[in-house]
Amino acid sequence: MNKKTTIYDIAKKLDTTAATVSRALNNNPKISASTRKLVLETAAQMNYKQNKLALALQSGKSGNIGVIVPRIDSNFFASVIRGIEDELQPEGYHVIICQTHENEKREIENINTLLNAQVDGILMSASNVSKENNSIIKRVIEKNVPLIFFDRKKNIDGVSSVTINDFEGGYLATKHLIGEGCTKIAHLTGDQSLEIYENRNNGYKKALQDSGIEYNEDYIIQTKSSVEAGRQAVEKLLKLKNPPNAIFSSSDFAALGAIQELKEQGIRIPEDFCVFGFGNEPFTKFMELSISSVDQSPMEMGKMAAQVFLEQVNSTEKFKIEKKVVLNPELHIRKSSLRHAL
Amino acid sequence: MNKKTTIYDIAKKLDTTAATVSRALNNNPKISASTRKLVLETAAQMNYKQNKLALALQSGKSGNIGVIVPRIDSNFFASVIRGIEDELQPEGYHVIICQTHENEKREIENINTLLNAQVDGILMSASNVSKENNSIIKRVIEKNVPLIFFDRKKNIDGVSSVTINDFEGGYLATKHLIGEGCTKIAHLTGDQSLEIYENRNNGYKKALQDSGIEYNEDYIIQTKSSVEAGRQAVEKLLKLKNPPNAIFSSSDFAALGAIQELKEQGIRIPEDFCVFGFGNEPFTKFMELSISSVDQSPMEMGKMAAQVFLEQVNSTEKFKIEKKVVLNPELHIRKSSLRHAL
DNA sequence: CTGTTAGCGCCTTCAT
DNA sequence: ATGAAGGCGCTAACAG
Repeated sequence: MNKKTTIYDIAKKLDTTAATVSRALNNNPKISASTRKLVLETAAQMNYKQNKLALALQSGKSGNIGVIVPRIDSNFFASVIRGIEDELQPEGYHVIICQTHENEKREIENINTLLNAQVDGILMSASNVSKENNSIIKRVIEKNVPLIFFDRKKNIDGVSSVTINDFEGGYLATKHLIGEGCTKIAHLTGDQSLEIYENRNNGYKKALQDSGIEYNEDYIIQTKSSVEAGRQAVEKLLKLKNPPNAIFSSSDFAALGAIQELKEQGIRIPEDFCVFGFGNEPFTKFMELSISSVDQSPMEMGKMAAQVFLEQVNSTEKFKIEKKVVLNPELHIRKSSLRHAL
Repeated sequence: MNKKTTIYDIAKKLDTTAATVSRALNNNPKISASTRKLVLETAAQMNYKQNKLALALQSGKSGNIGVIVPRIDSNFFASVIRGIEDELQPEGYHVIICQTHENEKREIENINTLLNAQVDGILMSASNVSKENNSIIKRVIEKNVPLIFFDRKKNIDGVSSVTINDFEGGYLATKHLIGEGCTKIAHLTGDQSLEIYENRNNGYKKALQDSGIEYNEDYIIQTKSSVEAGRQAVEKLLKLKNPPNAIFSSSDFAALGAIQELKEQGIRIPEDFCVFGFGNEPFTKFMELSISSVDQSPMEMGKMAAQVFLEQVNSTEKFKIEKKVVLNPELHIRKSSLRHAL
């Protein structure tokens, strides 16, 4: 097993010193063109490759950035990560992914191991927002490691974030339903400790209010983001003395479940009942009865998060940059909510 | 910005030496219980965290493994990566992801930067199989970096791989179609330089042969894995003087496109025409007309690949281990191909 | 321009 | 059981 060739090896061969070789390799101006050429040639010939680890230790920058997500096998997070990787790879960064599986302990562990691995930055979608792990967040900030939240953020001073305007998404979707003539609109929401669901919920409320529709507590159902949960929510809703005639769901999966259940109950969509989802999962547009949904442009989100990181790390400013990017959601209106022609 | 505390800092504070601290921290037996306790305590108190970079440089192991995929925002690859990360994270490894976007140059670049970053292993799904980058593969092998292919492998001596039995998948799907009474079965295949498509194609052929059905060259259409490509394929097929009455598609997306086109042409599924896909993408089971598909158990594949890597890296054997794991595909039979009750 | 020296933080002989 | 020294591979500071 032939050992790696180092700059010392090539220095020895050229009867010079490692410093000179290093300079030649790094386009340092303080070196003659001739020796540079010589070094470059023999380096190539000896098949020299820089050991990034040594560079990392010496410079304190590993060239790695950590990305923490609840899970990677979801279209949304995978797309965000794609955006991040596409943007950071050309800049010479490697992307390390960590999954929390919505487990706060894992989240803390992940941050710790990333810090110990000397990552140059952390981009994360927080699994939850309990106070507890704010101490770990503090550690990140103290170590001066750029931290950027995406999608699920925590409100912390000095920490940048890239999110979509969930409020606006909820507002527009609900407004659309109202425009289609829906008068009794239910809302499937998620974990209220997460801002994103709270904001979508608030957008929904505001839309009702702006249209003079009374807010009905019974129409708000908290569900998991799953098909089954959507079905169960509809079961509950249809049992009300005054059942709704539309649903704005914070999850595409729940929206799908809702549609399945509605159909089984013989309710026609969109004639009798409209459904609007959130997330624009691929399947929403593939369905025969395609599902209207709010697009979150996840890839854009990833790219933006990466750019914010790059700005931050390349900044020469003494003070910290805090940047809050808010992307606009986009309505994809499809059959499940479309009564009138567009 | 408070600098990190090192073992020297804590050595100084305890009026001892870094070596002792190191020993205490690493459960080295050659140290007294008392000093160990003392070191551990003050380490905790000074909030010491090991710098993995230094360890990596000195040990030659970075604790990172690289995963190379065509793209991450596909359910299949995302699921494989999930499996890998779930398996490797408990072992203390970090997973670096690289996308090639099916670009061979990117693939080579990725391998090179991963090697320079001193990854402890590379798991990859090859974007293609041209001879050209076998030299880079050779470099990986020479450097003794464990290399494991998954899904899209190259046949190289001494290199392990985890794949599914694509031949069997193609065979079973086709057999099923025949069992449903389909007599003229077309096949949508992919890039023939990739073994996976070749194998699925061969399984298809064998199934026909075993059932005494003649192979018809006109029924083989090479398509990209996209909805649009599937539609176009159907257009072509229906123009034949003797059009088929079933399709086995190597791609779920092409299968979906095929179904859309067939429906538009007024052809009833599954009564007049059966369709079978490959990949078991989430949407296949969500459709109202659910699509039959071959499941590749991607998460299992990722877990297996990770395990093979661990075996390899933990092995004390002098000789290289070459392990070829082949997972069994599983048929998910749904409406698009189900005429008889199960 | 080039060589010398030193250090990034850690571990591991080799002495003691 | 502990200390001293050296090295992983590289770059930066300081001399010449």
